[in-house]
Amino acid sequence: MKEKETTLKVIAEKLNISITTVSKALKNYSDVSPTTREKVLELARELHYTPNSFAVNLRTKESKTIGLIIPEVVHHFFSSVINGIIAEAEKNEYLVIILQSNESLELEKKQVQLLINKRVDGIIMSLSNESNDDDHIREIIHRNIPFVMFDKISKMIPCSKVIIDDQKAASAAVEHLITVGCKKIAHIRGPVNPQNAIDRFLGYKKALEKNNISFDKNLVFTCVRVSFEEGYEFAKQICKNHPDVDGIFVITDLVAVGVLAYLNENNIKVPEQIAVIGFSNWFMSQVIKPKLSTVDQPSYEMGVSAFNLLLKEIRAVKEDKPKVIENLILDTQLIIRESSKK
Amino acid sequence: MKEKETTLKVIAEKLNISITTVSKALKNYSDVSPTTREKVLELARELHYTPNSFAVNLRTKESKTIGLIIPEVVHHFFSSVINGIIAEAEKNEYLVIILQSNESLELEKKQVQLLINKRVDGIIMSLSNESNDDDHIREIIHRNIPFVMFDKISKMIPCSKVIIDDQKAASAAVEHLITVGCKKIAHIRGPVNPQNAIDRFLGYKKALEKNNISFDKNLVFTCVRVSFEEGYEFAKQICKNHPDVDGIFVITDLVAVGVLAYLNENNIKVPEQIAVIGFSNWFMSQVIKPKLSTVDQPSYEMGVSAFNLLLKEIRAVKEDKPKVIENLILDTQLIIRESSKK
DNA sequence: TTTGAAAACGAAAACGTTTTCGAAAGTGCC
DNA sequence: GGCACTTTCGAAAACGTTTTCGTTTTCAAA
Repeated sequence: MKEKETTLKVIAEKLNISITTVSKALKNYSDVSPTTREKVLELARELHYTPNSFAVNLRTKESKTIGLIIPEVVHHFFSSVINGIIAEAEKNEYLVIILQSNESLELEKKQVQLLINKRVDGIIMSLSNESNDDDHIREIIHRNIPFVMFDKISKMIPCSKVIIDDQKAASAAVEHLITVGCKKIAHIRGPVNPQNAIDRFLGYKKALEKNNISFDKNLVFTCVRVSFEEGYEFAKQICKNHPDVDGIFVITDLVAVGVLAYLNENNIKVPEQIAVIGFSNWFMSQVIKPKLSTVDQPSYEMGVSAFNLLLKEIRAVKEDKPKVIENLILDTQLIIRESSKK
Repeated sequence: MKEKETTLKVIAEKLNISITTVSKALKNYSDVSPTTREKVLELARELHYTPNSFAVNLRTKESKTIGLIIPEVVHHFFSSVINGIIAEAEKNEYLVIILQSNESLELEKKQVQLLINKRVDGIIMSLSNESNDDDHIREIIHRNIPFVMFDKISKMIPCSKVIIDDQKAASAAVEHLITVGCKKIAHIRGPVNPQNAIDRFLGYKKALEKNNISFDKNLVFTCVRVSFEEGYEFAKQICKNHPDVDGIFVITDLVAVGVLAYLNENNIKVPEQIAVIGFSNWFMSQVIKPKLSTVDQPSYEMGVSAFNLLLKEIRAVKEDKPKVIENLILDTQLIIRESSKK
């Protein structure tokens, strides 16, 4: 009792008209009489006709689908960005295919290839920690596929980007620590590769210089996995080896929470003995004790903007117009809570 | 200088052979001579040929893409499930389109329609709090589209499901509270609709009955948004109106963290005065003070299993075999931490 | 009735692939 | 040289849609 799929052909045959006319009627072409249009629309409704998107894709050469590659889904920041992207995409009738690079360059390459083969209309991406300026990214550009990077970007790639001013935001965070009286500030930084880890580090350094605090490279600790455990561990090292540290600027809230956990367990008073400030404004940071000071990153808006930039490019490419490269720098906000109020 | 796309036709013309032979050579058909096959493969590599997936989709009637609808992306449990699904999908060369219903029935309906029109090969779904046994779900079944539900399911829909035994797990959690000496146990439950909120409530009730503790409906508090704030608020109500409550079983960790926040702020000792147990084993629950007891839900595995069930169905449908409905019940684990050790 | 323009329709090509089936060419054997 | 295979190839249909462009029909004005 296999039901036959409703196609234009089926409708055409039932009404004894041509496929062409059926198609036109459904797409509101002007050269079909009101009478036939009505008949077509009614029968289409009755038979639950939906255009075969495979055929439409082939014919129009677009799939109304974009690809998104991010390092990690289970992450407050990234899942918020995803949220923004798919919400905005849906508004514009686009669907989103999500891939997770797991911070692996190899996987990332495979996934870019997958998306290219899939012929998505565009790609949004945040780089894995391992990758930087690589061939797979260049191929996207070379193929003239609309492409937007956000957050973890490569400065070398000529494409639209949505970022924050990491250096400035980090500087502000560290200056805040200085303002509340910190004299010796440690920095738990992100991995070596990612641009934003570099920039936050540079911001840290700049704030010290500006306030005539000498930079000590022994006070910089580099995360590899960017985890709670690393925060805990580095906090321990700091307390053991640098008892005079009175402030810590941490690459991201999750790690900062690890720092707080160690300090709490060892009865080191925050912020009295050591002030702590994180980055990203993770939901959890206002829930723990003491509430964590941090830098708010507009993650949802980042997703929205990234999609809109991509949409612009998609439209430009479609009309064979030259590609416009836009760099969007979103505002961040210093959020001062208990962990840095002296 | 628009480059021409490499198609079978282009390769065929350059080699002066037919499209058919090119296609066969690339797909390892046996009726093409080693010599021509080599020539084809080489040229294909040289021209970076990749099959046009739009055409392949149309021809083969499948897209190697599945759809996933979940209530919320920014949520530890769901993002872990997503993680499992896309990882397993990628292994099997499937891509995943993700949509977020935002707990809205209306959006959910639209999205199901979107996926059906997109002609995805299958759909995985977790229901929004508003929906239950509705037409849009039935249409998926009716159209014979491979379909798997997980976590928030509807018992009425005949399809494969991946769940945990919420009732049993909840019972175990509450019995644990009883074991450590709680005599009057409150329950902060989830919304009215979702099956798992119902089941956890039933588990709570059953544990009380089994231990001859009378059920008091005034000790049950119903979340609407399932938020941190609600936990905080209900904890306040419990302390004000039911000072003799000595244990709380909470629908999920996020809400339980809200409960702990209120109790901490008001110097109510956990677990000495009130023991608390949550659900889901959110990462954060082992980081706060006191560490939260909870029920571990194998979220990643849920994603993996859901995809594999779906794959089974996809294959069955493709071979016109009868659909097998499978119900997978994954194991949970009681995790006892500080918040319930008396 | 003829004419001309406007309205309504349809044939056909195109998108790029897969697959069936028949034809051609090659091989070995008597 | 004829026969029976096997190997290798290609024509063509099919998937379902969109769109161009030419044809037919209608109908008012002359």
